[in-house]
Parts: sequence; C-alpha cells; structure tokens
Amino acid sequence: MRYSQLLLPTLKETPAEAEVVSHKLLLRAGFIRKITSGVYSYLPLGLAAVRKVERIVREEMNNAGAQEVLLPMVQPADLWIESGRWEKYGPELLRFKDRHQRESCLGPTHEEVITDLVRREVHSYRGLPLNLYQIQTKFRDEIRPRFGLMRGREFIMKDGYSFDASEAEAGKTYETMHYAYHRIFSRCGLKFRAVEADTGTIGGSFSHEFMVLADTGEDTLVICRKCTYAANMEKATAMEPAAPSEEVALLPLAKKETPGKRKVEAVTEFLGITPRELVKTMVYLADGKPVAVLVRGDHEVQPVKLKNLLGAIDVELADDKQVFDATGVPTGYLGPVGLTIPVVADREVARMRNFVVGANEKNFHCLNANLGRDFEVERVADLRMVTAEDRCPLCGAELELTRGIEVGHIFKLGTNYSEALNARFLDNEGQERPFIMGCYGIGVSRTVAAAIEQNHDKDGIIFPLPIAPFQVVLLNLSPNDEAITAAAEGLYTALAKEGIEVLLDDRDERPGSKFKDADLIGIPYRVTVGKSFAQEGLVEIRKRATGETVSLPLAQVAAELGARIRAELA
RNA sequence: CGGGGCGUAGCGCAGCCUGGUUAGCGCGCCUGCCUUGGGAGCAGGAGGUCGGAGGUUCGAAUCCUCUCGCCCCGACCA
Repeated sequence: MRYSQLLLPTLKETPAEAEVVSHKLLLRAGFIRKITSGVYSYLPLGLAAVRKVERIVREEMNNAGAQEVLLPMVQPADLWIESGRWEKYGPELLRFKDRHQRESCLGPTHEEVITDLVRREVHSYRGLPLNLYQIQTKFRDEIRPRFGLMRGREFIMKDGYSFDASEAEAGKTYETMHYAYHRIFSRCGLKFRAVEADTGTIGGSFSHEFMVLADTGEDTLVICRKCTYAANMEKATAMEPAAPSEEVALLPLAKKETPGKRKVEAVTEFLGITPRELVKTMVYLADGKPVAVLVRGDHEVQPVKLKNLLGAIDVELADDKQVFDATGVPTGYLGPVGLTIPVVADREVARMRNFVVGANEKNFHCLNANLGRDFEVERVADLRMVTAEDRCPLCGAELELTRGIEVGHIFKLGTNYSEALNARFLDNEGQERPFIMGCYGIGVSRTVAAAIEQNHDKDGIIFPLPIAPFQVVLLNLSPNDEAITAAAEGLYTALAKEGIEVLLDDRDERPGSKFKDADLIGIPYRVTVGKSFAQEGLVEIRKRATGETVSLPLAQVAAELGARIRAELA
C-alpha cells in the first residue's frame, strides 16, 4: 500500500475528548473517528488491526472445532420474553418497534438466537457436540460509554456457543475453549492472565475472564505470587481466617458517646483503636429490601458476593435516607445489636472478639460487642473484597492486586437457556434432555485497544507484530531523488515478494514528518531509504519496539526482514 | 439518573463576564518559492448558519428561555 493513496489522517494534537492512551493514540494515528457517543468508524488502519485479531480468532476457533455462523443483529422481543431476559436485561438492551409495531431489540449477545436455531435444527445426540461462533458488531446501550474502543456502545465481538449432551462433554468443551483462548491471546502478542470470575447477567455456573494486564485497566485482578490462583475482585477470596480464639475473655458490652464520629477513621481515632477492632454495618437494598452487612472496619463489602449469597437480582447500597427509613438510625451510628432488619456477616467478623459497633443511636457506639452474645446474624459468609494484605486461598502465599482489561470471557451456562427456551435433544437412550451449553466471548475491537494500552510509548503505538496493520513501513525520504526513489520502489516490490505486508511512505513530505508518523502508527519495522543509501548504498532497518537499528546493503534487506518476520510469527 | 463542564474553521483554543466595525490565534489545508535524516522557513490564499430554536435590544458569538449534542465525576464503603 502506498501512503499517498491511503486514508490515514494523523493528528499532531490530541482531540480533547480522549482520556486514556489507547483512545488518544487511535484518534491521533488515524485509526478511528467517533460518529456519536460510544460509536466509532474504523478507518483503513483501524480496520486492518481489527482484521488481524479476527483472523487469529478464526484460525484458533476453527482449529478447536468450532464453526462460524453469522446471526442477526436485529432480534424479535419474543425470544427475549421467552428466555425471561426482556424483563431482566435492563436499559442496556436497546429496544425499538418496527413499522408493524413489533417489539425488537439490537442484539447485545446472542444466546436466545443461537438456542432458537439449534432447537429447531438439532434433535439428536448424534448432532452433538456443536460449537458455533460468529464475529459481529454488538450493541449495548452503556450508561456511560468511555475510553474509545475500550467501552463503546457498539463494538466488534466474537461470541461462541457450545451445545453438549452431558456435563462431562460440556466440561471438555470448556477446557478446549480455555486452551483456544490462551492460544489466541498469546498469538496476539499480549501479556494476559485468565482469572476466575463471577457469571453476572449471562448466568451460568463457572467462568473465566481473560485479562490483558495494563495499569489503565478498569478491573482489578487478584493474582497469587506463588501458585496459579488468579481471580477478579468479584470472585476472589482470601485464605480462610483462623478459628476464633476461645481464650480471649468476653468483656461487658458498653455504650460510649462518640459525638459526631461517623466514619470509621474518625471513630477509631477518637477511641484510640485500629479499624481492625471495629465492625461496620452497611445497609444494602437487595431487590428493594434492606439487609445489613457486617464487615471489619478496614474491609469493604463486595456487592456481587452479597448478591449471590442472598440470591438477589440486584443489590445496591442504601443511601442515608433509605438507611434511616429502614432502621430509624442515622448513618454512621448503625450497629447489629438490636437491629430489626436482617443481618449477615463477613466470615472475618465471626472470629472477632470485643469489637466496636454503632449503638443505633446518634453520637453513640458500643464497645466490646460479640457475635452470639449480643446479637445474632442470619448468615456468615465471605462477603468482602480481598486486599493486598490477604493470603492466597490455595497456597497461603502473598497475593498481588493488579489491573487488567477484560478481553475474553468464557462461561459454563449449563441448561439455563436450553430450559428456558425448551431446547432439547434425544439422548442415546431415547430420553429427552436439555442441551448443556457454554458461551465464549472475545471483545475484538477492545483487544486492539488493550494491545495499545499495553504497548505504547511517548511517540505512539508499538504494535505486536501479529496484529499490526502493516509489518513494515518503508520510508522514501527523497521522493524527488531518482536514485533513492528507484531503490525504494524496488525494495517495495521485493518486500511484497517476500510476502511482507508493507506500507510505502511515498509522500512528498519532509523526513521528520515521516519518522513521526511511522512511530505514531506503530508499525513494527521501519525501513529507511535516504541519504545513507545515496552515499553508501545502505538501507536502515529499525525495530519500533526497541529502537535497535541496523544498516544493510539494499539487496539484503528483503531477505533479512522476511527471515525476521517469519521467525517472530512462528 | 444526579453533579460539573463544554459546543466559535478539519483539530486545539481565545473572544462572552462588561452587547457595538469586516469574529481572531496556533496547527492542518491550497498556491508559489525554498528546504529534505526527527512534525522547517517566507509570501499569498481558501475555509465560519459562533450547535439549534425562540426571546430581549436600535444592535446578540456575547444577555434570557427552551432544546440538541459531547465530555468529565458520581451512582460502592457511612
């Protein structure tokens, strides 16, 4: 491709709308342009990067035995009503009516459609296992789209769905997909981790997220420094707390005035204790009903764990007014002793003795509260966020908290959808059984953004070779010089013959601009034909990632690059 | 949905508070000269319904009302 013919509008200045580095660079490098909030057009280079990721995804999915299909983006409400998600899915589901006033929606995901297809076409175990995937534009009407391709409303996704005859088969399929995902992200040249995850609104029993490691990631991962344990914050647990020490004598409960001290920090400072000796009482509304949650003063409630414990569809923290309405106590002085709403406790609280709690009275706290003596709770469970001080639940080693970008998510769905949509097959004994399903997503456009978050410097993008829009950018520094131009053109042809994807910068621009643009768009190898060719017959090869440079005679350049690129992609 | 901010040339911004020639600046773009290994220089030029509608006024980018769009923060720890 010739730069002079390419739509590649690079920007010197960063558009004001961009916050994170991948968004800034995608705009500056002329890869994408915004059309409206959370919706982008892909320009040639942006699309080229997307296609690279897609190609790797296709190869690995096909290798893993999956088949590609293409499902509709516009879906009838009927199917969603049948699965129950027309009610459950919230405002993220963009709904509209067609000209016949039929309710429809834009597909944010395709469990309903695929299950409908399979229930119509597959009726026997002989047709199983079946693993279908597609690469398609999805639409989710996010509350707040942001960060460019990282959290758009419209985005390109690979979604796959598997159908198996038994749990054991489904488990194998899950493992196959897990492995395929490892291959995909490895081949994309990304540093990533697979972590245990909560299943969220998709539902199901078991899931892993594939996270690209980057400080700017929106998610926090918990990784063991020693063993293989890795989980996201919603799922991560700490090593079980030690059993309560019976030797600590229970002291008498005592009320103490704590005027104006509401926050943990203020209360503990006032009483001269640490947050580890206090239990805070948080009120949540679980599907609208108040429930109090007890956690140690230095811990935080993990709402997803609470939601799962209660079996609620939605939990949210109550605001001050809701707390007062439910308990008659102003926030800051709440405690479990004498509280009338249901109370659950984090398991850490269960081993504490003689701790401080709110007195359920303005400006008062209680000292020496004890679970079992002064109050009871309905459930004790792991309900808190893991912290960097916690230990690995598997091996007891130190945990590390790090940031990541979710680029893939795989789920064991079980029979959630096949039951809801009555999708059944006959097994080898003539028994009618629901399909055991799994679903497997990859954010293709987000993977491109994540790759940039992970691989960039002050000058621009540094693409991993496998997903770079071009492998080589060839700079003709003097398009008006016959000898140099002839050399560059010849090299362009030679590189193409080597099977190398090359962008020839044949623009009548000054060298500085060409260097700057080459750095910005992040092409892995830069080849320069200029002054040193005119003087010594040498052409420079520079690796974008390392800046390492070699000068070679013109005739050797194509072979050298071909060898390097083949070696890197092998 | 709550709070804040912004819409002026393709991009980044000034002007608005305190209304008044022809609405500016930098970058980019076009023409010419010049220059050619890290976003040069000189000269000339094109490009604006000042987001939209209504209002106040002799007069509105500027003041008022409504509206549309975009961005940021929050919606999770008392």
